[in-house]
Amino acid sequence: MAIVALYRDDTRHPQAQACAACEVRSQALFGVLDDAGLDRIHTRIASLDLAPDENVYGRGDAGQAVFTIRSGIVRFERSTEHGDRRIVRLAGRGDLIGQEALLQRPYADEAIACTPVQLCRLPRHLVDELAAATGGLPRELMHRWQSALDAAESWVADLSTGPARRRLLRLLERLTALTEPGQTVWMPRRDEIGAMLDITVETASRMISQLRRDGVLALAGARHATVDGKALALALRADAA
Amino acid sequence: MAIVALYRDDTRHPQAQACAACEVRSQALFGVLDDAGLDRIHTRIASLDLAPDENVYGRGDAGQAVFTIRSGIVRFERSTEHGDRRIVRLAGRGDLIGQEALLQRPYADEAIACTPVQLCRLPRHLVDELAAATGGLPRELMHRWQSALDAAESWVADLSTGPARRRLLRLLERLTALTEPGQTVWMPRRDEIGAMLDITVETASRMISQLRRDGVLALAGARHATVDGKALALALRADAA
DNA sequence: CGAGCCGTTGAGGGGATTCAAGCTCAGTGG
DNA sequence: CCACTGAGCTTGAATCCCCTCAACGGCTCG
Repeated sequence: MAIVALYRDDTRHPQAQACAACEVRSQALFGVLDDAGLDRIHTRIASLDLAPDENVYGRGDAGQAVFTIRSGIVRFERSTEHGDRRIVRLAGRGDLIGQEALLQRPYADEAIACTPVQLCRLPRHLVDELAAATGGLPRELMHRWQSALDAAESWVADLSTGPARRRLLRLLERLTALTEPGQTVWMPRRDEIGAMLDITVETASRMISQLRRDGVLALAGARHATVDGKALALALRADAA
Repeated sequence: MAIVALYRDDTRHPQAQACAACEVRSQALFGVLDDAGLDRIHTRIASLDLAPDENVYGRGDAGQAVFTIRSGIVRFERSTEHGDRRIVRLAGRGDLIGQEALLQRPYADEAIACTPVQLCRLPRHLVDELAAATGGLPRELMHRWQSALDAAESWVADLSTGPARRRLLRLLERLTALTEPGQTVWMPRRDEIGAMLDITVETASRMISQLRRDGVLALAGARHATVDGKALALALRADAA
């Protein structure tokens, strides 16, 4: 894990410039802050780069920071006492993760990079100070929480319901939604798909092979694929009947 | 649905007395308010009583209020386009539900009474005013959101993972946790169990019969049962192996 | 008392798992 | 350079768990 201090004092607030230029700022937590507000938060935000399968934090860790995802995909997983794990949610560009740290609670899940991931690390105290100073931040935080809740509930309804094929189709929908337009879709390892959908690696592999034959999916190198949106929608409709 | 105005002005703030005497106040949203704070919120909180299968609100409704559960169990469900529904979470005594209304978002799920339910209805504007006036309330709200998120994620990990028998055992764990000590456990209809665990009514029935034979469970009248905690824990341990 | 809802149980079939073998491919060391 | 190795992916065959279809009993209620 590489940690880089983004913001320094060597010129007049270049840090604010950096944040102002940040490509996810409008959708990120501090979108509500004006440029003056950005001045105050320099030198305390760190940028991290994680490789796939590196973890952002672990369940139970006493967290001191929340994170904004600048790029990449992060998974949240929980494992039972007996070693079997289950992925309960995904997060992507613009999402805020680890919010429970703001409440001085330990992190609720393992958060692990799926793809190469770029994060901004925001110390808890910084967010506390900003929340006290600015009116809009608590409301923005509540929006984040609600979004996470919605994602978790729809994970139950969409990805934990029905036969394996339908679950996989819905997963593909989500993965394409997490992808920048024009990019190839990130394709999880088969055992990751298993942990997302509660199926075995063999079933995951079989379903993917089937979708390839159906023209929904075309593998494109390791861990990537292209998805035919029309065929996907069609398959979902046919499948539900 | 019966709506009763709890608080009237005929004597000196009996409303505050009622809230002060409320049995869930310490765990409820306004536990952070002092008695003086309670004075301000009279006449605007309504008490509702719902019968089983009455719904608190519907998905997509433009909500104007949040609710505190004083007693009973509420389920949250989502249904796909094609009529099949899935229960994604339960809430019980002391829980706050419908929080998305505070963000002026439509309700994310159907919220439906499982048992007879007693609610307090808190208008959005009231919560807004209190949040502006008192320091602790936003933080308390964030705690509520985090609890809901945790419940939704563990619903994936516990109740949507593994074979039917294990899911049912874990559901029984939760149902006993939602029950006041000394009370009998609420037993959902078989089709509700199906919607919670993504199994059919027949499978649910078979599993329950099996657990009865195993001494984990004893039905006690319509929609109620007693659960042998030790046998349940034992069954869960044996089952995981 | 018949109708309908809810729960239970059985028989049969199907989808997912389990067990097993072979494949590709990247990394390693002879 | 290339066999060797192991991880990840795929496919097949057999088994099993759960679903589907069906019938029946208890219960409430019009």
